[in-house]
Amino acid sequence: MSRPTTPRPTDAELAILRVLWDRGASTVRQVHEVLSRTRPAAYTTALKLLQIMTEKGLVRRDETDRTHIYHARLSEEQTQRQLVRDLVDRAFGGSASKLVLQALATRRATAEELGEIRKLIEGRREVRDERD
Amino acid sequence: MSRPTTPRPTDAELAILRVLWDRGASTVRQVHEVLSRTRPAAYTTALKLLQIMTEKGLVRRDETDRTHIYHARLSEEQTQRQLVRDLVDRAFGGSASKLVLQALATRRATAEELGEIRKLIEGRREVRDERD
DNA sequence: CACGTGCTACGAAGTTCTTCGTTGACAATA
DNA sequence: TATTGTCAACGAAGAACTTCGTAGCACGTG
Repeated sequence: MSRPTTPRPTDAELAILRVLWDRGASTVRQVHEVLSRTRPAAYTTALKLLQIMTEKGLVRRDETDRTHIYHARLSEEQTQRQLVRDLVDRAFGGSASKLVLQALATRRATAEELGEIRKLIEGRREVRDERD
Repeated sequence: MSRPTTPRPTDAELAILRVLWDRGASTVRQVHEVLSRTRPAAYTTALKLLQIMTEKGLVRRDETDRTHIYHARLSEEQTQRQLVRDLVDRAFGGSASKLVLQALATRRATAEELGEIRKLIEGRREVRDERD
């Protein structure tokens, strides 16, 4: 309850986090490099974002060298869980199962995915201890 | 593909949509009434939001009477699906099953909900035609 | 008819998000 | 050493979001 809570990452911030999760700790240049492949933007845009994210506590910064190195403070899974919980609260009245229902209704859910999900549920039957 | 696409509702907009889905078509006063129970705000705040949402196409407005009546343009399910899809894309690399996994990891997913979800999956086994 | 009430429209202010140019420090190199 | 390149830090601008005050219109009642 007293865990230092990080704000929900914005769209641009999430894009950066995805790079960090993918590549692991990275420099601004590396992040910018990856990002600009999909969405051209100035180097300083990535820099500014990373600086703000540092203030917000979304990333940690290693300033040992002149070229700083950033890494995500929360794991991909932790963040995903946070986002899902947030969406469940804001749009599904707190019902996780309703969210799952809509996830299944999405075309994105391929046949294979359905299979995966089935397995998840099965294996989950009795398991009941996750930390945040 | 050419369906007039509505923007993703913001947090405040989503709160209003939830009221409209709940109550059905409503006046500004009614929306404000419900909203202010949880989050006190001026009447004109709700009004302005509704006006903007009308411009964005998130709601429709019946101006027949002096007191306008608003209703959500997209159903709760359509919107939820859109939001889920959006989140899957932005945070889960397009994998709906990963989202479901995290949904299950949430404390919000109670034992009963797990049961419900199980049923959903079962019933879903072969079913494969949903519209948007 | 005058007045109070309820409603929409409008504008504006404060905040957050996103983007980028400029500056100054430091470093590598010619 | 002078020049060129790389980097973080700022500041600022513009867009989107959220909130609210004020104005003006319509309606009912005394």
